[in-house]
Amino acid sequence: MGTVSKALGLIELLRNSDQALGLTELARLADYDKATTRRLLLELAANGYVEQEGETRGYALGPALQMLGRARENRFPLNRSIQPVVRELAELTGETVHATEYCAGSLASIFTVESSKANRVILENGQKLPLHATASGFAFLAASTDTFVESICKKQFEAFTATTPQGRDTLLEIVKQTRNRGYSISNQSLEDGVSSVAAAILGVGGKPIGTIAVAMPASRVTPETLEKFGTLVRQHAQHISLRLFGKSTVQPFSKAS
Amino acid sequence: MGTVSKALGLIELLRNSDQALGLTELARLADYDKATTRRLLLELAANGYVEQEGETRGYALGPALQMLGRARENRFPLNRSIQPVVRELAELTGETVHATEYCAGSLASIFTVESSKANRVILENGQKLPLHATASGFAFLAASTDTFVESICKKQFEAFTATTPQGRDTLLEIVKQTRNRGYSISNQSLEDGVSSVAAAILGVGGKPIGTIAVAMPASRVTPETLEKFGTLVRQHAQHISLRLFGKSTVQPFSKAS
DNA sequence: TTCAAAGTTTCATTATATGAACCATAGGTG
DNA sequence: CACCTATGGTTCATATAATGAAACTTTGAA
Repeated sequence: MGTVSKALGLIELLRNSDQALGLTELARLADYDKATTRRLLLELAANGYVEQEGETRGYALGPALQMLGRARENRFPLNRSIQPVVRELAELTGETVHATEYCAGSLASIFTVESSKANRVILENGQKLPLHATASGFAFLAASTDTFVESICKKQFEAFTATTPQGRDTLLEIVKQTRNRGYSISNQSLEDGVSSVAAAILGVGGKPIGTIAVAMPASRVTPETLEKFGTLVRQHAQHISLRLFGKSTVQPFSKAS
Repeated sequence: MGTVSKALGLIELLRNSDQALGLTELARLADYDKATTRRLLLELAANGYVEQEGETRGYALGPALQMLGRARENRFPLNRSIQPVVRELAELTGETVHATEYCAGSLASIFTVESSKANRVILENGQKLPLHATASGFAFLAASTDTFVESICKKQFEAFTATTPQGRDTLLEIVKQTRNRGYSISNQSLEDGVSSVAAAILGVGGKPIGTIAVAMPASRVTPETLEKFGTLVRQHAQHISLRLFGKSTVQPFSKAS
């Protein structure tokens, strides 16, 4: 593994921790040597990617990340485009609605509006959603090239529940159905008791960049709500794609690969 | 230089560019070999820190940066705490007000409210402000330890205008005056025609983490406005420090119950 | 004061990054 | 259309930078 990825692995550990981590602990978690860990941290700190708390000497995410995040948002205003649409969809459905963005092999939740119902689905921002086990994942794959779908099929199908798709054929069938339907359906494939519908957000050239999804307790699901919410989520995803990239976006699911 | 810093240098180049950059151009700008540049970019891309545009093959900042920026903001809600205060200060002064955060050796502008006057100071977000040549820098140094101030004195005093402080003694005198006064004053030390007053935002243990500053055309400056705005900027900076860290500005906050 | 755990430094060893030269492809030009 | 050039991408012997075991220092709790 390259040195750069090792360093970025430390950042990932810090991201997943809710407090500053000490050198020894970080080295243990990452399974690097203490000296190596320290050198990497110092180099990251010199660039502002991590910072060391004065008192505890623990390391935490640094200010440079906020700057860079802002810079990216300026050039690629995902949040600004997505938020109003997600809110509207949450209004219309009364369920928890969230947006995800593709990042390094999985979908990461970037914005959520929770349902106001007492029995609701709760999601944490930044959470990683596997492509093979969520409505968002299905929708993303359905909007991807066959080559990409195949590359995912070659990976491990971690089983989260009894209904998590297992194996290439199952997943391909789901992708096919999703393409026909125009939106994806997940029946408790990641977590028991949670069902979702989702649709992909398309970027330049029709390439998917993320998704929006409606998640609800399985107890409230009926074929009618699935179809109603599915249609809504598809329309809203399309709306975001247009807002983001204007007319340059190709229509959903028109694949010339 | 370490490999990690080289990779992060590429990210910095992408941050300063308003469009995607090609491999060759990036290699030229960074002065690395093409093969090296490519390997670094691929590794960064695998982690989502940069992404390659499908069409032009150019590289741009990646989605991981937004995730990480959000993660940092969650744990360290600088923006949320600062923005209302900066807005209020802009109201009160009628001038351009901005906040900076210390990041890897200099202060970076993170939030700005522009004056509504026709003749106003304009700042770009993310812009780096040198510690030795801005009101923000003076305020930050004044709130820092003498050790830190000395370490800055050892560096190059790049001259931006005729009044940019030159040499250790000049800077130390400014720091001393700033400490007595409670806020800093810059008289066109970075750019001709622009004067500023600033005060530091303090974090845990009284350690400065950034500043807020009021910037105005030198033509509007009088001793009275300087004193009025200086007092205001000091009070508002203090207010942010309290909002951020409550009473525990002297104590570590990570162990909070 | 003592002890254990965490942080820090060192340096011989090893693995990894490097870059000159190469190939492949695309777009522009006479 | 053939040619040229600029760019992205690849290879591999070499040089350089990363590694980690061990020694040392600091910290903080008992």
